[in-house]
Amino acid sequence: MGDFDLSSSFIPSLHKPSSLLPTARHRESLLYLIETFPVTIVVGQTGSGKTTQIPQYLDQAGWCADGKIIAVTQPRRVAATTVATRVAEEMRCILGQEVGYSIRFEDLTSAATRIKFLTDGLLLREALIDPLLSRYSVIMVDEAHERSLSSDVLLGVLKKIRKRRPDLRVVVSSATLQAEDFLRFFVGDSADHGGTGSEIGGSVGRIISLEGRMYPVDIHYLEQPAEDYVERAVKTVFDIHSNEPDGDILMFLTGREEINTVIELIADRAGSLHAKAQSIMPLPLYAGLTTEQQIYVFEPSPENTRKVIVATNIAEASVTIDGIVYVIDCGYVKLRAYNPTTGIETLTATPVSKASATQRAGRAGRTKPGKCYRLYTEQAYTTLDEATIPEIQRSNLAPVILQLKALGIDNIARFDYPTPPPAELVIRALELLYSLSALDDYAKLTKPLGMRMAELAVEPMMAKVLLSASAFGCLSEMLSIAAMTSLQGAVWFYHDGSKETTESARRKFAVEEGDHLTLLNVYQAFVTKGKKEAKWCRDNYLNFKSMTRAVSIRNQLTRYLERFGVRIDDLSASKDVLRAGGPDKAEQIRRCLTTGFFAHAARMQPDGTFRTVSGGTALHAHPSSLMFNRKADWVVFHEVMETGNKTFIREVTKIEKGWLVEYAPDYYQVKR
DNA sequence: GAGCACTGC
Repeated sequence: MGDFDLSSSFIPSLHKPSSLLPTARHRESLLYLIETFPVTIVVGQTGSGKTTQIPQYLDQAGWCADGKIIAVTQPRRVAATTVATRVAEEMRCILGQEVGYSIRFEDLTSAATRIKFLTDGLLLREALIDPLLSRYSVIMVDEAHERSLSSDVLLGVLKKIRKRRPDLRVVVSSATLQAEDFLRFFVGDSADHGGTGSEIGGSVGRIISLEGRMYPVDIHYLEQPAEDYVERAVKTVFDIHSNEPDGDILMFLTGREEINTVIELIADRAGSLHAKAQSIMPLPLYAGLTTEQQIYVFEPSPENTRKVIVATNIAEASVTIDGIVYVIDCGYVKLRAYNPTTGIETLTATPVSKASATQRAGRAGRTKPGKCYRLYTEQAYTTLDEATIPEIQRSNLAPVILQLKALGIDNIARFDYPTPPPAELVIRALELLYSLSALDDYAKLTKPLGMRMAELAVEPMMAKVLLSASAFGCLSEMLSIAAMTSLQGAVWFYHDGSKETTESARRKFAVEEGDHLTLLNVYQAFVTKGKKEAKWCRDNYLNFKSMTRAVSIRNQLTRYLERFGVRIDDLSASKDVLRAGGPDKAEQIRRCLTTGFFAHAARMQPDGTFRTVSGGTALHAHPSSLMFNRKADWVVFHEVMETGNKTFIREVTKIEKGWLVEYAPDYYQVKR
C-alpha cells in the first residue's frame, strides 16, 4: 500500500454490559441537565449507549409519573423496533408493555407503555391529533444530525410546542459537528433568552458529550488523484487481500451499475489468485435488492474466504455489518435534489461531506482496529463540505407545507426550521398546493379537501386523485394504484442476464393505456391469482416484500377514506376489474388521474420524447415504462427525474388533451 | 434503445 499516505484518527466500540457503557458515568449529570433545562443536546458517538440508556434513566428518575410517556424518535423503522426490543430485554419486560414501539402499520404499545420508540414521521402525525404532544414528558430526537425532512420539521414543531409547554423536556442527540447549531436553534429568538453570557444555551439548554466506544481507524489517502475510481477500488481490494491480515472489506460506491461492474471485475481477477491463497467473495448491497439477495452480506465468511461487500450509501447508517476491518471509500454519493424552477428532481453523484466520510471510516472500527482507504487525496478531503446539505433545502416541500398547515401553522414564512429552506422551494410548493385547491386565495388550508389531503399518507397530487376517485366511480382501483405508486419503482426485481424474461413477465400485465393501469393489473393479480404468495411473485419477477407493502398501504388508505365518510365500492368479486364497471372504467381512471396530475402533463413529439405545455427539456419515457417504445399523444406522469444527462418520466398514462382544461381550467388558462 | 442513492407517513 506504498502509495497511500498514512495519517490516523481515532474513532471510538459496541456491545458492552450497560453498567460499563460511557453513558453510565454521566448518568447524574444527564439527569441534572434534563431536570434543569428544557433542552439538552447529547453528543454521543456510536457505542455510547445513549439511545438505550437515557430513556431508562429518565424512567427511573420519575419522568413517567402521572402516566406520562418518554418518546424516543428514530429516523428508520428497523431502528425503532430493534432498539425497543433491546431496551425491553434490559428492563426484563414484555415488548409492548412498559417498553413499546410504534411505526407505520405496527403499533406495539399499550396502556402500560412508559418508554415508546417511534419514527419521527409518526410522531409528527400524532401532532395532528394532539398538537401539544401532551402525552409525553420527554421527547428525545435521536440521530438528529442526519437532518432528515421529518426530524427537521419535528424540531421546528417542538420549538413551538415548548413555548406553550414549559414542562416538556426535549433531548436532541447529535454528532459533534452540529451540537452547537441545534442548541443555538432552540435558544434563538426564544422568549426566555437570558443566560449568563459564556454559555450559548442560557436558561434554555446545554450540551453534554458522551464518549463512544470504538477502535481506532487509520485513514489512508491517495497521493495522486485516481483517474478512474472504479478501477482503483478494485486494485485496492487486491492490495489489501495480498498484504493485510484477515478481515472483511466494505466498499462504498454510488449505485447499482457501478457495484455490478466492480463485482464482475473482482470475480474475474480473483480467478488468477494463487490456488492456495485465501479466496475472495464479492457481494453486492443496495436497497433495490430483495431481502433474499441481501442476507448473504450478514452471514459469516466461509472458511478461508474474505468477504468484500460492495455497497451504496445504505451501509453508511441504515445497515450495519459485523466483521468489517477495511473500508474503501470512493468519496461520492448519489444525492437527490429538487429544482424549484423546473419542478424536476435530479439524482446526481456528488462528493461526500466530511461528516459522511468520517461515518464511512467508522464502519471499519466496530470490532477491532481498522483501516480506511479513501480513493482521493488528503487535499481533496480538505475541500469537502463539513456536512451534507439538509433534505429540507433540496426537496419538493409540498408535503411539508401541507403538513405544517394541517398542524395549524399558517405563517409558513415565519416557521422556525433548524435551517430554513430557500424561498423558491416554499413558493413552488405553495403554488402547487393552491393549484390542487388544498389552499385557498389566502393560503389557508381548505376544508375538508386540504385537511384530508394532509392526512392521507401519499403525496399531494395522488391525495387529490384519491379524494376525487369516488366521483369517477373508481375509488377501489385508485386505492390500489396509489398503493402501487407509493412503492416508487420497487415493483419488479431485476436479475442480471435475464432481462428478456423480466420483460416478458412484465408484458403479461401490460395495459395499453399506460403504467398506472398496468400497476393496477399487477396488484389485482397478486391478491387474486397470486394469493399474496411469495412463490407467485418470484415466478412473475415481482418483489414480494414490495407487494406485501402495497397491500398494507392500500388498507391504511382505505381506513382513512372510510373515516372521511367516503364509500368504497366493493369490486373484489369481479375477475376482470378493469372492465367490470363497464367499458369505460379505464377511461374513468385516466380522467381521475388527470384531476391530480394535470401539472405533470406532457405531449409526445415526433422524435418520441415528451414536452410539457410550458416547453422545457425533452422528457424521455423511462425504460421501465410501457410508453418507452410506444406511440402516444398526451400523457400524465407520476414522477420526473434527471439522472445522468437524461430526464425521465416514470409511471406514464395516456390522457386526452381536453381533460386538462376540463379538470384544471385555472391552471391551463394561465399557462396559455 | 436502455435503467432509482436512501428514508418515512
